[in-house]
Amino acid sequence: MLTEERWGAILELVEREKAVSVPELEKRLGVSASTIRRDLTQLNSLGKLIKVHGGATSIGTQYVGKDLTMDEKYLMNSDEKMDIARYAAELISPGDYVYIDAGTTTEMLVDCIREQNATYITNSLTNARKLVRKGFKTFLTGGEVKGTTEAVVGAEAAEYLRKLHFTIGFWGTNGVSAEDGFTTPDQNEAMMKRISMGQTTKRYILCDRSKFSVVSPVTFADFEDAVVITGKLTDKKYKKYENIMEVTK
Amino acid sequence: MLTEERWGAILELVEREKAVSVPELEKRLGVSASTIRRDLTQLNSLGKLIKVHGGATSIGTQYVGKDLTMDEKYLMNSDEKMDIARYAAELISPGDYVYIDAGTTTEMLVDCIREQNATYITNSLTNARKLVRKGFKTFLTGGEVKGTTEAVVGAEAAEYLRKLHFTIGFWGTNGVSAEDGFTTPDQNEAMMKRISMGQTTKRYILCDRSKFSVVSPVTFADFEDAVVITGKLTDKKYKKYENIMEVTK
DNA sequence: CCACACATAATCAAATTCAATCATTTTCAA
DNA sequence: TTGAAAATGATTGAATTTGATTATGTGTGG
Repeated sequence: MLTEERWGAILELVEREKAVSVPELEKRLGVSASTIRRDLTQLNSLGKLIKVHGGATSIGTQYVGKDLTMDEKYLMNSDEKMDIARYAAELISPGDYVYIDAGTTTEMLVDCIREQNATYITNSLTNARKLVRKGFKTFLTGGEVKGTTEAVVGAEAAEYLRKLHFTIGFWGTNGVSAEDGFTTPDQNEAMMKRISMGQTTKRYILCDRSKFSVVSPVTFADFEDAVVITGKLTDKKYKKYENIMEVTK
Repeated sequence: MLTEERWGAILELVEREKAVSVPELEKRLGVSASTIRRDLTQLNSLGKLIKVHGGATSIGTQYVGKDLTMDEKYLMNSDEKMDIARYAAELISPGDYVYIDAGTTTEMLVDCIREQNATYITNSLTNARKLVRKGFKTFLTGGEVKGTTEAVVGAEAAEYLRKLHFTIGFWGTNGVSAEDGFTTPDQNEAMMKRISMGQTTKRYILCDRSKFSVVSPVTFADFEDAVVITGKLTDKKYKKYENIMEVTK
């Protein structure tokens, strides 16, 4: 496993769980504690996470100490994902019926949303909480809650979705490729994405550059089915497509 | 569990309950009193909460009074609620289909649940999160999320419930009276409670002594419709009823 | 006033975590 | 292929955290 890859995995876990211990990372990534510690030290000095005794916590999750406003967080993490999220949030108009997928990128999107006069529907517990705390009209799909991502998936959720229609929607993805479309590792999540996209008029996929030319096991949509919002494109191959929006801050 | 995580949990509890005792934190977080005391001392000096004899209070409540006496704390009923929750958790058997209502008492119940071989259904985002983090099979009702309680209510949620049947269920209440039954202030929440109780075989209402002889605007069930689990009964009037279980620790 | 239960801070031993170090393996370029 | 640089995993002693214990302090109810 490449170091970069491992760092990505660590950050993903820290973002999702808000806090992870060294032994946990050790088991999930299959490397020694020494390596994990070194990774955490480096990621900490890069400002990507906060190293604490026993493990690490995510930047946003300052349990103690002053809580950071969104802008401060933005400054700390002048991250590609955050630029994408900010841009996407502006696409929401008054009166919209907005579907928001589960995932870390869409979570950032939720943080950036300011449109009060829209209705929000999501299958993510985290996103629903954030939305309702911001005072937005929020709906959650019903069904089985999946442990790892804290999102609702499965037959009931699918049935619930089929009754709704959205004017605009935002999804995350694990891989994007012109040939295989948008892909994700989990069958159930793929189903949720596929159905919700089917019910939506304006479809946007949020993804950072690292997802390009990656193919995960399950395809949930074809490449032409949505507009891709991403940071600076590094792969020339994708320059020619019209449904890619490059956010340049 | 990381120290930071524990601090987060403590602060969340203190914020919500306004006052928590050391033994309660001990039980809910599964660490020793020594550790809790150390945590409180540190959080106190960080200015995140006020340490008082017996536990801690939230910052906001500080000006109201000097230290809370144990009586005052008992009035807040956290300890009693905890005892009730622990007792109720033992009622769940393998294979049960368990409905869990939204609310602070049922939240404590969730903290106490140990039965892995059951399926849990709730309309509370908080409870769903907790359940799924404990590794239990968890379902959430779909529908509109209400801001104040972070629970799902409304027509969709009701429709979702109607399709299900539960072997056992637990509800909170704002008032209990032999004449007016179980009552709550909110119309929508009452509807959720009423419907879910209709789909459940064994019905339990969790409530501390302060709820007796209180009547809120909306009745969601008659007094005979459920077994009441409570702490020590102070009101002699209720001694004669057979559907009241007194948990004496 | 006293006795009782409980809460507290201090102390200690055990367990866990840490940074530093070193040998081994891998990577990359000459 | 060879050698230098980087990454990894194991080891070690120091530091931190934790839970139990104990002596002391605080509040309650007779």
